[in-house]
Amino acid sequence: MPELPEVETMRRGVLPIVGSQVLGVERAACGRKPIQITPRIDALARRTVGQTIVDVGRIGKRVVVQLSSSDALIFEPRMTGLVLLSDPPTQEHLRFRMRLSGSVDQLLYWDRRGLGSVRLLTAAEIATQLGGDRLGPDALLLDAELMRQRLSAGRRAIKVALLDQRAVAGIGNLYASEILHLAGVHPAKPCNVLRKADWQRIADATREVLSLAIRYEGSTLGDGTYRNALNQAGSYQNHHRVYDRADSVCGSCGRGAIVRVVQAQRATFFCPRCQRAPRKKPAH
DNA sequence: CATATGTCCTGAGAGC
DNA sequence: TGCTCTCAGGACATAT
Repeated sequence: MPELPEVETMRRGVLPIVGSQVLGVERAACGRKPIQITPRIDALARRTVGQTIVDVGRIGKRVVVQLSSSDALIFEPRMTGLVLLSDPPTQEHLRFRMRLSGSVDQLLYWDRRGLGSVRLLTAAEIATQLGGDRLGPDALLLDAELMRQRLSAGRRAIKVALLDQRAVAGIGNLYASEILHLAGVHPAKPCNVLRKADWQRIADATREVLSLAIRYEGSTLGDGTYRNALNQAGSYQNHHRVYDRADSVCGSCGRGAIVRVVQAQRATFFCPRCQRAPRKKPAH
């Protein structure tokens, strides 16, 4: 499930397309229910063919291919999307192809479940749809004070709040558990009871977990879906502290068994020894 | 207004 | 064995 580290790895992997010219775009004929591609492919072609790719950036969990026209192609992988230079895992889930001039001759979008999208947006549309009103600051650029400002007001559990892209952009279900374990904060703690020292540990853990995950090129889980731009698996899954490790011994304390719970319909993993539960109301 | 739930989609795995 | 069912969680729409 591409979160910030996976999307950042995709972004870096496709950087060689910078400087290439767009020769053509097409929907891949995969026989599946078509994914969202906007505008329609003929209009998309009119606005992209002949343009030069000037940069590849990232906004939250989206890859942003910036064109010389100041339009940008936004790839949003959601659950199972991949941005690739070659070698898609299967042909049947290939959704979109952009032919390019130069040594790297194409950019592909592949998506098994097809929940993702490819959209061409103007600079103004990016500002309104992906700007500060809609998306919080990037999780890699946060400091503790900003994080506290963005999150501390609500009563939501910290794990749930970390997934709110309007508050902080880039953290998903997997890394939220990893971050809170490193920070030593119980995932069910309401944001408004956390203290400054907690926010400092959460902010530090966020930077540490995400940058280490980028170094290992993201997490490829058991289903093998996530790959980098060259269709190679990441390896951060070998360094997971808690995610998908229920009943394993916690590597930090060496004693607690990792627990799986469900919060807001999503799995959360934590160590009850290392991450102390919030104080309960006194019983009568 | 803040928070909670439902929806999209496919394939893996469980259970019978 | 082969079927049906549940689950995985991105972002957004709708509900409370």
